Amino acid sequence: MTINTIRIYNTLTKNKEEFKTIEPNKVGMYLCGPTVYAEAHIGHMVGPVIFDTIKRFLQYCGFEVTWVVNITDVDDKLINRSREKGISMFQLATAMTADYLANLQSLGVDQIDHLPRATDNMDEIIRFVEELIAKDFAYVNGGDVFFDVLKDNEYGRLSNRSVDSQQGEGGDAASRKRSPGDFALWKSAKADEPSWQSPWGLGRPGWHIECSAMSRRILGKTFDIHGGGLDLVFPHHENELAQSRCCHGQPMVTYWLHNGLMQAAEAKGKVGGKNDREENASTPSSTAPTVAPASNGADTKISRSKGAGGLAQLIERHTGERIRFFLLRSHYRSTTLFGDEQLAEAGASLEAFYRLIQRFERITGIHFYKSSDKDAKNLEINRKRETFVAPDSKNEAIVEIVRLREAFLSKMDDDFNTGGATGDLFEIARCLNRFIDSGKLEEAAGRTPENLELFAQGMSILKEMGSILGIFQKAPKQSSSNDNTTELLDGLVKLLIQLRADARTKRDFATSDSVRDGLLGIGVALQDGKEGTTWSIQRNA
RNA sequence: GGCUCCGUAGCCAAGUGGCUAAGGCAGCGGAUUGCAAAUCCGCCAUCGUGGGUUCAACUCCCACCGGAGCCUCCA
Repeated sequence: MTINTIRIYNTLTKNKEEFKTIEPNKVGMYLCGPTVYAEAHIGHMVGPVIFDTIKRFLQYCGFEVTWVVNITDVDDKLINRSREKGISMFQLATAMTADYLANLQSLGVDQIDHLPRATDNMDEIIRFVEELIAKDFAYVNGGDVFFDVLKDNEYGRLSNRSVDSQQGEGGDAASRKRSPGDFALWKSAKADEPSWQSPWGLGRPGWHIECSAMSRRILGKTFDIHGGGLDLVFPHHENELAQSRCCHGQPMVTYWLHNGLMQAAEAKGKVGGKNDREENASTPSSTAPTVAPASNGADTKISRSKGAGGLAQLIERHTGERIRFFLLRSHYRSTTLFGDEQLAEAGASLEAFYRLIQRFERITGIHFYKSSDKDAKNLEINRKRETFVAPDSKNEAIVEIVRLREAFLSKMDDDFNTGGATGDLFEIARCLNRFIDSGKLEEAAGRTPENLELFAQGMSILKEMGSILGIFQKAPKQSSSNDNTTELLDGLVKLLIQLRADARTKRDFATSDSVRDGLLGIGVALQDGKEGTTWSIQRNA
């Protein structure tokens, strides 16, 4: 047995590197979270989903992981947006943070350990700026503090650009800078802007400093993994890196990870991109947004214009798990086209797993998902990579599943190749269906204790792999309504199934088919099996 | 203009200097079924174009074509 090596693509070196932690078996990772000035769109979910998966995988491999996602709750956009809406910046931030967190929950992102807000860390931020001034990497001009990029001879390495090519941010701040590439660490407050007291007067932090300050507070001066969207490489991460390295005289991060950006399938062009205005102007109503904008009139302004708005609606139409699976189907570093069609396709493929799981529960009586019933038998899984014991079986399907498990894991080892790994998941499912069919487990005669045991072992591996990807954790919702109506629905459908069965015994296929077709027409699919008929809701859009 | 990345079947998508180029969706043929659905079996790709390097390239290099991103609002 060889010890697996995890390899990670590092933006800083532009290479895949062997993963080595700073402290043995401990991993600190930081993901740049949202500026909470508008509702989240699907693009905001890429980083959280891949980092959530990375954390699950690293834990599975035996690491102890601390994951931090920051919430930027003070910034120009927040100030402007809250004025438009006539509410306080705090109110806006609170509402949008709640939206963000609800979306994360729907997508099964539940591994975050710390969610620090910029406004809760003012002392730490101010201290950080003071340190940079004391070390002469920053200078004060009026009430503003700027970072002096010329003092940092490594500036530009992450994004591969030279200091003298910097345009610099425009506006009235430009005149107070020493060189155009300098960026604000602290901005003096204009009248009636939210502000905090500082050694330089009333003001607020610049965009990049909060991440340096908060990551240091929670993860230390140097930590293992830092991530965000590809669009954050410059200027955000370049500046963050400069601040922290200059302040501490040691590297900020070992591995820099950047995810690719989402692209709306129909309204081509980056979601929430800076080209929104010009593209909207040049392409009138012909490019309908892929995703309907928020229907709530008051909130319409908040949602982004191009297929980006209404993640909540997207989740309602497609389920969070489907969106998560869609995101994991391709490599996190690639640009991904998304739209209802793409999500529906991901959903269609996911259905096969749900059907297999239903089959399993029906045949074995074991709950695949955790059951609330205390006396129920739940499917147990192996939770740590090194504790896996391959079933001692000559059975072809089981041998193959064990091989596929290895294939799955080695894809994850290679820069978290979730897209490749999902392929193995499908193959595992096929092996299991084949096992059911060839062993005739749909009939009582095939349900020998050995067969049931092997079946459970195979399913356990499927669940184990699913838990790494953060899928198949909960039973998919059959209906969005509450449990009462779900029970009622189940009763009604079963009644119809019984009527149809009676008709079939009488070989009255006209009646039986009309029951089945009628149900299908309203989204209820019937499946005839050896031991009666089952039903499921067609989730496809 | 500077700096990146990408181009694999109808569509989505992994991957590799040489062995059958994963997997999914759709489609087609078969098994199964009263008929379906589901499931299983089978079929469905010379890897953008043109050069070069090499015993050997889809994989490396160059050019071109096409697409995407960054160059101080972006996840």
